[in-house]
Amino acid sequence: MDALKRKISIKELARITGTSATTVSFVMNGKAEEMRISKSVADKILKASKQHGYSPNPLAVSLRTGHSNIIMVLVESVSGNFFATLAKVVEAEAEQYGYKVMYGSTDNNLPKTRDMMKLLRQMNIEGYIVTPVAGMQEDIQLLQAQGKSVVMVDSYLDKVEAPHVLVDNFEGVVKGMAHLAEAGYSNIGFVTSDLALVQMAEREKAYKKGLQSHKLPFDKKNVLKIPYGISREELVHTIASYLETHKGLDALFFATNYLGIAGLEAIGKQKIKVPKEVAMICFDDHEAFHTYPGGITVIEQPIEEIARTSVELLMQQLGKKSAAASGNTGNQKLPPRLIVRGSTKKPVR
Amino acid sequence: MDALKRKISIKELARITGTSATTVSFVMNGKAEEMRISKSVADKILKASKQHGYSPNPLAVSLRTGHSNIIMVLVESVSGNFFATLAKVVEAEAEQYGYKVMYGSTDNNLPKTRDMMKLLRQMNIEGYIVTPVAGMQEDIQLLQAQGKSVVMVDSYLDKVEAPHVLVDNFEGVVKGMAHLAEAGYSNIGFVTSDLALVQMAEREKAYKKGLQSHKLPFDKKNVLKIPYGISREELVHTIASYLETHKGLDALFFATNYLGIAGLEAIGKQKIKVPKEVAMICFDDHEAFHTYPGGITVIEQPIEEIARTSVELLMQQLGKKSAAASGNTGNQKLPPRLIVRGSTKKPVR
DNA sequence: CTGAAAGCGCTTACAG
DNA sequence: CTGAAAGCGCTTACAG
Repeated sequence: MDALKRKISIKELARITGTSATTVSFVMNGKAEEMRISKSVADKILKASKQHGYSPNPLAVSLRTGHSNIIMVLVESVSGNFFATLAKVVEAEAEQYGYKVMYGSTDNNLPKTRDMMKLLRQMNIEGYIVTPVAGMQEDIQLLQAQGKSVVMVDSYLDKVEAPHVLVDNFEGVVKGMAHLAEAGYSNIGFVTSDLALVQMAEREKAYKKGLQSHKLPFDKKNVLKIPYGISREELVHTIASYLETHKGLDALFFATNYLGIAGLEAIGKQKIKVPKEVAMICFDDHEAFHTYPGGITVIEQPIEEIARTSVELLMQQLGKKSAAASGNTGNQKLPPRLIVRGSTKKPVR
Repeated sequence: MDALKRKISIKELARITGTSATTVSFVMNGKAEEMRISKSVADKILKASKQHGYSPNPLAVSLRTGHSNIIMVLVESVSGNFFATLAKVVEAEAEQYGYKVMYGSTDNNLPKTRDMMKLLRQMNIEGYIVTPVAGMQEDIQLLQAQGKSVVMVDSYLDKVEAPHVLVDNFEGVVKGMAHLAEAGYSNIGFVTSDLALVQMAEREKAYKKGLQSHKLPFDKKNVLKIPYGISREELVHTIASYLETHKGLDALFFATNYLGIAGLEAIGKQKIKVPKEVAMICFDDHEAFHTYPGGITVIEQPIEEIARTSVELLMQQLGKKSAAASGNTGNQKLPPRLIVRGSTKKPVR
């Protein structure tokens, strides 16, 4: 413990062992054999490095080599289940390649994101897993121009030439709609956000497609498009008013989980019974959806697989893994999973 | 955009402007006046730096100065509301002092944490906000021995001499118990974890104290202590069995939110009605607790204030803020708040 | 008012 | 088999 207290440099260790910085560096980097360092010298150095708690200063290494062995996960928000699961798996996977993981959040705030990325860019962080937000194109391109590897998850930007991996949003909603239709629901409302992201557009398109497939009429009035970024209260209130004025609906499809959660609150406020008075299904799972009595039916994203795949794609770019070995060479659309719970079980009468 | 593509060094900028690295450095660091650089030279450099997108390489700065202007939030888990809220506020506060924030998770995994901290230690990260886990004493002390500032949140380690800020756990449970007793509940079970953390011990102590204060008998059998780290299924199953064998209880106190959530699932499984058959209260709020029909009564932690205070304490240590200015000089116990929802409202008959 | 030089801690040709 | 030297991009006494 005591020996560890002072951070010791390569020079000092060289002096201590009666060798040179060069030799120490070779040994510490496992190049002893390659460089034909005698076993006795190598052992001496290794032992001394243990004893004095020496390890190379990553700052200096990075400055010198241009590498950091760090990848960055940059998400819209570090709250929520998506990030939590993503982070956990990315970390585990990256570790196998000898990479550390750091996190940052963009909070859909462009100036702040820019600021952060400027910092990161120069920290020699080699790879990025990003949930892109509109307006980030340039920033990502800048990263790439500087030789950094980027993979987009959850969404993607058309103008950015980086592989993306996300759930098949269209298929997810189609599956959900089929489930509702088969369960006998015919008046299905759709609650979504006005955020201009591909996945949201896909989900809405699939909603219409779903209605059409099951010969149900589309009525624009049944789509509630909520402004992004409004407060929680406003959100709940907006949904509650919608419920109030759309009593004819027998099922609700929420396009993403934060909307579904607010929806549940609104439903509670209006004293509406699920599924007796209205059925409900939501894109993205959440804890609240399986604690709710009877459970809420959801379309689950394969987050683990998204994480695994994105690390794989990143490592390919970094040359740590051949495309052949993994079979993944580009964009990935992963299948969603329908989890049926009580909220879409039409009560028998 | 184009100009930004190549990262340019101080040397190059000096050449471009016909000055020296020294002068550029002074200007870039706002020391132009202090160093009596002529206005014309300073302007020329500033303009050129804009044009070429120059900013000092933080790696090199850090290596040279030993500073990074980065603080690190190291939490047990990046999932969950506690982290999400903490992170957001810490970021906002730290920004005011010119600090960036990075995140890491320990996942209650000591070797992994050690590994990560070793990396961080040498990245010249100046301050740490940590949710400590047992066994981290040495690591934190090591950090401090190297001159890093540390603040513990959510919990603390007795042997570590760093300020900590957390909710008053004892008071929180006492408040909750009083609420239950006043609402007429007399047979109160307590579900907690076997994790050896101060806050857990406090909560359990307060449970006993609460019973005593209200002249309710303490029965060891009513305390369910769940092994930390068991799977979700086991968790739900364990609670379900407990419910099965403790039908006499009229109220349940969950010591932390992940237990409460599992509890809700178990309750659903057993088809028990809340609050009709059993009342429920939980330490720590969670989304699932206000979406549950009627809502679940909770003891809420003042997370924002915890975040704000911890940054303040950290900045004091870093000499960025005087203790006098903030009035906080050491450990802080912040008051919890009781939020009464439907789960503890005894149905009138 | 401005610049040359040392040094932060490393790695890597190069030389022997 | 091993070491001296250059250089990554900065900052900061020191000198003039």
